Formats: sequence, structure tokens, C-alpha cells
Amino acid sequence: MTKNKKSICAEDLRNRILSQDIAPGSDLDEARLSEEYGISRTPLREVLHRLAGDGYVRLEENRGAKVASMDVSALRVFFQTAPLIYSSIARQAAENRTSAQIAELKQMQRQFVQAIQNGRAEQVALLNHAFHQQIGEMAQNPYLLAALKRMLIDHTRFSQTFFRPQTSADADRITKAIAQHDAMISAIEAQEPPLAIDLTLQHWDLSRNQIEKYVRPDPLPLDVISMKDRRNAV
Amino acid sequence: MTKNKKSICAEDLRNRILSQDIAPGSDLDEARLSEEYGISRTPLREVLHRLAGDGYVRLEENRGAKVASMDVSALRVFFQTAPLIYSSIARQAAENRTSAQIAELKQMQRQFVQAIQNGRAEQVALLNHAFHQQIGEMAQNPYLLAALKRMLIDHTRFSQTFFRPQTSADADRITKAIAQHDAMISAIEAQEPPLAIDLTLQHWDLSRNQIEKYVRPDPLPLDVISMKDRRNAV
DNA sequence: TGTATAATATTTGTATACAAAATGCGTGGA
DNA sequence: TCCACGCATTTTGTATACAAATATTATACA
Repeated sequence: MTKNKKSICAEDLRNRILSQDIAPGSDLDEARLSEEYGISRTPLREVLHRLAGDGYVRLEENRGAKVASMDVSALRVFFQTAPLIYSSIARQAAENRTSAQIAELKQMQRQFVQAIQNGRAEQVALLNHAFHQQIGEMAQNPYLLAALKRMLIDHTRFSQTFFRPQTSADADRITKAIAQHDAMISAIEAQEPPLAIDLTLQHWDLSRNQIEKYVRPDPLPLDVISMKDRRNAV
Repeated sequence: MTKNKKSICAEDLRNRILSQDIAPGSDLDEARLSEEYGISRTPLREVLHRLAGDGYVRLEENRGAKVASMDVSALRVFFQTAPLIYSSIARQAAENRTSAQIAELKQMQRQFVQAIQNGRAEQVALLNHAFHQQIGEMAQNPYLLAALKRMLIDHTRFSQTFFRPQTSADADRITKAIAQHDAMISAIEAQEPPLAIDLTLQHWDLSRNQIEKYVRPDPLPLDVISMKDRRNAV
């Protein structure tokens, strides 16, 4: 745990981007942020350049850093690619995991469950992110890991609503997600790649449904929209 | 084409790493490099942080930047993952390419062939890199592109010998590679994903054989090794 | 001779000052 | 009212100075 101001800044920025505390596309003011984190602009800019390489932000010449955007076209590619990456990672995690990594993963799952019980939705999303990134580390595949990390940036942002249950059905989905995490841990620990893949794809299905609801929510009730107003529209 | 000193520095460092002009694992002296590129350490360090995010270098706290290493264990994962990434990219490139991108790809191929004819081996390797990265861009998939870029860093470094033909068989392989590039361009332009994938896998096989030869070269001739010397060894 | 430790040199990390570019605003004109 | 232009302000980019950490050399002692 490097706990100097610079790495704290980097981690906090990552978390704020992941939780959409800083909105996609919004631009990051160097002066403001450097003041906020108690460092000068020099190290802050170095952090931004690093985050740019990691895909969290986009740097534009002479007009600063902007949080990576999330447009609708990206969503299509996201849905298309996720099963491939997640299942490939799951396979290799089951093949290559070390016992130390399993212990860490279990620890993360404990924190995850605890955060859910305490209703800390934002923390839950970040811990879920960390859980899946840890599985990525276990795959011991830097190439797939690069793809996974990119996916998780968008996945965590897309699934913001997932861990803020509104209905009892939502709460059931979270319970199911916890159970799936546990099953995935077991499959990876037992080094059973096919099972790990299968569970991962089930987990993805659960998440995908929730994201689709987030992206294409139920329409507003029609009865509050006056027909008069609609006629005035061009 | 941004042609300021900073982006020139970034691109040149990338090229020197890809061509192993700067060896894997070697450390990058900030003072020396900033002098070399005629910029101060501040922007140079920003470049290094960006390259770290892209996987070209690794930053170590208080001991500077080192070129990403290439150990033998990495090679195994590399061989394992390449077909998946390359074929996935090829499929989506064939599906999503724009005509402007096709034109650019053809231009790159012309430069590639010309560099081969002029015997400029180092340029050839870099142009080959650019060719495959362009196909990556055509796939319009930022997640797979991240994986591809990582792969290509290692692939270009591993295949250093590929474009320095020693025998007529080597020259034949290069001729074959040119023809495969042309066929890939056609398949992508015609939007035929299965064909593009097939050609890509053939191209990969050609490259893989060459890399295996590079990594596990023919042993030195036994007759020059004196048995006396061998007895002295511990 | 070998090793531990202190002094020195080198290298990395950060803050600040200033230069350069982009943005915002006000004025003038049609 | 609208647009064009120039000035002021803000923000980004770079150089330099200095602080902190690491690496190297010198020295003392066993």
C-alpha cells in the first residue's frame, strides 16, 4: 500500500470516475484538483497522463483532461465483447490462480457482502469492481487483463444502479450476485475452468439485464404528459 | 500529425522500445532523455507516465522508468492469447471498417513493401506494427484494441529477426507475409469476416514459426566447444 | 582482505514561476 | 439583434530550482 498523496490522488480519481461522481465527458481542472489533493500541478498532471494511458481519461492538446465518455455506440460494442473477455479471463483464472490470490479474493468478497449489508451502494460498486479485477489478475495474462480493465471501467459506470435496489426484485438480484461470486470463487479455487466460465456467463447475464434496464429505462407515465404541450413541439 | 517535441519524443521512445533499440528491462534516465529530445524533465516525465499506462514501460517508485521486460513465461501466454485477439480483431475490422481506413491501410502496406525492397529492416518491423494496429483501429472496439496494442508491443519486439532475412527461405517468408497482408486487406475491404479470420490465422502461423526460431535458435556448432573448457565448468 | 558505515554524488520527485494557448467578454459596427 | 474583432482572463504547457531518495565511493575497523 503506497499511501503517498500522489497515489492517493490517482486512486481517488479512478474511484470517482468509476462511480460517476465525476461524470463521463466532464473536464478535469488541474488547478482545482491539485489544490483538492494537496499536491502541485506537476505530479497531478503525471497522474492524469497515467490515467489517460489506462483509459480513464482522454487528454486533448492544450485543453486538458476529460473523463472518458460513454456514448450509446460504445454500449453495443460493450455487450458484444464482454462475454468473450470475461469467459477467457475466468478460464485462465481457474487455471493459473495462486492460493494467495484466492485468499485475497475471498477477503474482497467479505468486504463486498459487508458493504451491501451496510447499504453503502457506492462502496459496493467499487468493491465489485475490485473483485472482478482481482480475477483478472489471477488469469496471469497481461493482454487480456488490459482488455478486462477497459471493460470494467465502463461496466462499473454502467451498473451504477445495480447496487441501489429500488424493489424487492432488485434486492433479489443482489443476493443472486453474491451467490454467484461465491460460486465463482469455488470454481476458480477448485481449478475447474468450464464451471468458472459457465458461472461467469450467468453472472454476466444478470448484470446485462440490469444494465439494459439502466440504459433503456421504463418510459415516464404517459398521463402526466399533456397533449397540448406535445402539439407545441417542433 | 502533431509534430511538437513532446509527441515526437513519445513516438520515438515507442519506436525504440518496439525495435529493441532500448532493451527490455533497461532503465530510462530522465536527464539524459530530456536532453536528447530537447525538452525539460517535466514533459518527459509526463510522456513516461503515459507510456507506463500503455504498457511500454514500468514505473518504480523513486527509481525511475524501465522498459517493459520480456521474460520466457510471458512468451507462453503470448502464444496462448494471440490467435484469440487477432482473429477477434480481424472479424470486427471486416465488419466495421470505413473506406477511409481501408485507404490508410493500403497506404501503410505500400510503405511496408517499399521498406522491404529498400532493405530497411527496422522500418519494416515498425511499419508492420502500424499495419496491424490500423486493423485494430478498424475493429472499432476499444476493449479488444487495448489487448491488441499490448500484444503488438511484445509481438514486434519478438519478431525483430523476421524482417532481417538470412537465407532464401527467410526471404520467401517475407514475400509470403506481403501476400498475406494484401489478402487481408481484400477480405476486410470486401467485408468478409470468416475469410479475414482465416487469413489472419495463417499470417499468425507464419509469424509464430519465426518467433519460435528466434526464441529457441539452432544450437551453436558443437565442434567449436572444447571438451576441456566444459570440464572446468562448475 | 572483507565488511560496515559515513560522506558524497547522482537521480528522482515536487513546487513554483513564467510562457503559450484557449476561453470569455466587451465594444463597435451593420 | 446579430456578428466580428480585439483585449483581458483563465487554463494549459514548460523550464528551472530545490527537496528527497537512492546509488556510489571513501574510510575505518575487524
